[in-house]
Amino acid sequence: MAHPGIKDSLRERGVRLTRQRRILLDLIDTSGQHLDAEQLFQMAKKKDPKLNRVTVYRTLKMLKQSGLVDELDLMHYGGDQHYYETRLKQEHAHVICLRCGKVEEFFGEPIHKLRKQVEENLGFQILLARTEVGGYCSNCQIMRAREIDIVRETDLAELEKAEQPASPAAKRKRA
Amino acid sequence: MAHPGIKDSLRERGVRLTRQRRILLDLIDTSGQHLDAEQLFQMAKKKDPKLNRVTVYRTLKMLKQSGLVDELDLMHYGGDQHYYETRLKQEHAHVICLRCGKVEEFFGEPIHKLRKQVEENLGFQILLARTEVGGYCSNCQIMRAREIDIVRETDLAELEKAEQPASPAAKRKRA
DNA sequence: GTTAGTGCAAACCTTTTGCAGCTCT
DNA sequence: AGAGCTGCAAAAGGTTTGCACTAAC
Repeated sequence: MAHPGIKDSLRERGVRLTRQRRILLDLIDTSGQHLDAEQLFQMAKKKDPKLNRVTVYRTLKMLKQSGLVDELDLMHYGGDQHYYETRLKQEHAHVICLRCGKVEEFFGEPIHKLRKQVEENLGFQILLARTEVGGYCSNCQIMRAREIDIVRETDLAELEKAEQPASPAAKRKRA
Repeated sequence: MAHPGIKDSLRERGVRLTRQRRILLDLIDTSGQHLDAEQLFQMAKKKDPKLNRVTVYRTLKMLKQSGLVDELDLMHYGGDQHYYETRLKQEHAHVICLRCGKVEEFFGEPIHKLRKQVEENLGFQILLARTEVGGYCSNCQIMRAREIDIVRETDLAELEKAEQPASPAAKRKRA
């Protein structure tokens, strides 16, 4: 069961808690991951086979507009879809490995300072903010060095391809 | 004419400088704005009516993978398309007003610190990074207050709608 | 002369919309 | 009871792909 925060917030604002929304809310809130609409849909379908993909999109849109979830792109790793997470935690950056897809979260003082400076220097009223960093995690830096070594020994022409992020297994769509 | 930087970089790597690419490179490099593929296509068509939209996408993809341009989302203001800018300047955040669409760039120490901390604390090799902030610019904060006042005097039910970002004139697509 | 790049048409993926019917409160 | 939601089908927006032809080097 999900933390009651989101549901209470919705109830207070007169949003109806349908069976479908309860399922989706629980999934988003307890997954602890960054799910996209399709993943969410697949998971929700197991609990309610009738639940429609459109309902997922409509629910996400509502939660986003209510400021209850944040929408991420994760540097378009894996495609052009969006990812979602509940807005409970402190503001943080998402650091994504373009080789293995691992997402690390980075909390720290620079994030708060940036926010503060934008508000003060620009007189800006911030509603949402997002920092995403793409590159190679410590493990994949090593793996990539090996890949390139192997390639160098076998076929130099392949080196060009290796310069671009290797296609990770998790990738679902077009290259 | 564009700064020679991008073209030289491509030439050195054996990328062919076709008429179409020259047009697109000049546009991206000299516009000084954040253009999306469609805007770029419309501008390029004026210089070469035969130039195809697909060529715009292919060129942008190549420049992106070469690290010569950065891809932005600008908080999906105006839709789900991407915006592009040359990677000449210092790293900076994009601060976008969700009411009028104005994009301000924010340079500052927190951006560098964040980058450094991610590299050091996570042992991460950064290839690209992006910070986007959405909200209301100083001017639109005032305008919104007025809108809400007017609404309050005329029709309270409308207040709900006003709580969400007003649809700006620049918006091209679906609400 | 090669090989990379282009245009065209068609596909693709993700997300939104219109509408009739269902269901929370 | 009735406004708010859902499901279904269809469309839309943005981007990519296959292939035959063209042009840069």
